[in-house]
Amino acid sequence: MAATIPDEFLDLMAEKFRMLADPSRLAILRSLMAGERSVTQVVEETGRNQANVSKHLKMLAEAGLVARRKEGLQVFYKLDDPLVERLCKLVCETIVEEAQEVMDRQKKLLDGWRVKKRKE
Amino acid sequence: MAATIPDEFLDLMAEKFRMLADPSRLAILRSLMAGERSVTQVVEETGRNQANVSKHLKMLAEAGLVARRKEGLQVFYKLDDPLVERLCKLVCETIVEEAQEVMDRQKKLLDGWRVKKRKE
DNA sequence: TGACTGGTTAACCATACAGGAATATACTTC
DNA sequence: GAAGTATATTCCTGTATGGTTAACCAGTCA
Repeated sequence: MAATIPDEFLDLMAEKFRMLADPSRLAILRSLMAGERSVTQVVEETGRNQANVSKHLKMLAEAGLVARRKEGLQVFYKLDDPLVERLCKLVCETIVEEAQEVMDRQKKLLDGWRVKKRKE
Repeated sequence: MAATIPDEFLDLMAEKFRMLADPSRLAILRSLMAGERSVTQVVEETGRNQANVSKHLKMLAEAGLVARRKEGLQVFYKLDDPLVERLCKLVCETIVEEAQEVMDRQKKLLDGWRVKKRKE
């Protein structure tokens, strides 16, 4: 049995999760999963506008999920929290499983309907 | 290399994370990690007020993270998503590690200061 | 039926925050 | 230093949501 989570952790945990609770930020993180990227590159890969990406990157940096490096005019960001990929992977897998279950259920329904139809 | 996350997943993933992005909900889930609980029990264990707990439980149920069972006057909830515990555990561990690092750093600073002090 | 208990919902307020547009900053180059 | 490029910030608006209180069910029991 896992030791119970201490009260003081709840806020910290919530904040980590909050960072991942937005599709745009997830898109940004996905882009960074492939490696270090300049802001412009992230903008291109995510299709979000620049101000937006910049703001989200700032949040992520402040939360310690990404690291910032400036080089001339450009600013490069990269993942800086091993947790991110693991969390995303886990959730991603679950979504696939859930989708699979839904499809299985639908398939069964459909098959049942076909059988019934044939009997008529 | 993990297959890249499809666009259609981002919203679903964000929603999962959003459910975990609130300290009250985490407290509720923590309470349910010990087993099935009535609303009143959850209220007692979390210290949140009843209306509040009820609303959060509803959200969690709609998101499929908990299951609801009614028995007479009482309503019992229990975890219904194997993901929850794993995600919480992961995040929890990271927080511990981060706290450890901070403490190590502080200890080093303090030791350095002590040495300096002694030399004076 | 009426009182009581456990849960839910509604109405409200305050806050956070995502997105867009415009502006500002930082650095490079000419 | 003027112009240009890559980022950051500010201002604004709409929306979501957390918390609280009070009202509202739904069962139980007398």
